[in-house]
Amino acid sequence: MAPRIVCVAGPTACGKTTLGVLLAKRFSGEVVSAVSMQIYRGLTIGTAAPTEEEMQGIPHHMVGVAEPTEQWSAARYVAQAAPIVDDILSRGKLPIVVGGTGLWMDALVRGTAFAPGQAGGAVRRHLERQLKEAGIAPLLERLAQVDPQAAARLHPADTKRILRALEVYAETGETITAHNARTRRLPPRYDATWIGLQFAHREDMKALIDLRVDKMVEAGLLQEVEALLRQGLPRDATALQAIGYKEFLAVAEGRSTAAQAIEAVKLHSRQYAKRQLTWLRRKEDIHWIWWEKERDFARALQISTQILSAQGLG
RNA sequence: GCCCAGAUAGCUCAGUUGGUAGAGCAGUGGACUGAAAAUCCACGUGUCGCUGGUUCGAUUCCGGCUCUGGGCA
Repeated sequence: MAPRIVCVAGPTACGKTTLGVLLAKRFSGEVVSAVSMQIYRGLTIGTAAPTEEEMQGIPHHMVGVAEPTEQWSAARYVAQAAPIVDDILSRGKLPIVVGGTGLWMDALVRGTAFAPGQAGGAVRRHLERQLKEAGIAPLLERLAQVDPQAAARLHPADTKRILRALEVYAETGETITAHNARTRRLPPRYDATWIGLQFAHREDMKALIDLRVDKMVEAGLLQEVEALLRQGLPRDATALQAIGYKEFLAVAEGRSTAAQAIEAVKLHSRQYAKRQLTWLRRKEDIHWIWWEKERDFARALQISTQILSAQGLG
């Protein structure tokens, strides 16, 4: 029987951090963040990383654990986070995975064994060079020969995944289709109870996102970006793909005004939230808590306590 | 007051040598197994400003009106 854990998921600005802490207090738990951009040190304001005050003394893991110059991945995250979850369990505490990065959460819960190969690796760089020189057609043709299912499944414009599929085959001799099928059959590493937070009306979510972005700017998002640049963070660092940072990088470099950046951050945030929802909606075992206009954490705590108690937790 | 240019999808605009119209963005839905706050896919009916006229037929041509820019007084 896989160990029991809790996952708190939902789109950006829906209150995951707050509920996570409330649950940790109620169920004697510790929080494990599953937010791809919160792992980088120095990305605090723009990623809404939990502050000391918000943590309320509850231990938080996987926040600010990497240098912003590093390039992390779902695989690397699982490798580091899973032992932490196990350690929390071994101490008799409840791991509460709080996150907005669907792939990372799923990978942690399932204990996904990713196939070798990575961005920046020799094989990938080689493939990227071929793509640049000859286009996607010959690469897609090659994939069709070794892994026709993947070739059929992937859209020709989805170069990132086509390269990855070829990379996996080159690295392991196993196709990504076979690898995925095999790993999907493995039992999940943890038995997770999923709680999802979501606004009943999209416009309420938008309003809250807008408000939060304004607060981030007031809190010094631009200064945070400038500090990162002073540290010598390269422009192509993964950390600078983060929403809020890429837009204010343009401000720091004089390519855009603050007003333009603010609008862009708001836009990109709600588009991101939509993608997060798309990821989560296909989960049939998620318990949704719906916000009406305002976020009512007392009610959310009550509902989730019922759910978790019914599962034999607490 | 006069002159000029506009008025078409939520926004910015294209277009129809007269046969009721289409891009980008936004939006919505979806995908996702080592960059995932990334990447990729699908979805386009709107009194073509209002009102007369010409015409078999007007969003398109002509007149008037309204509004918005700009210019001249």
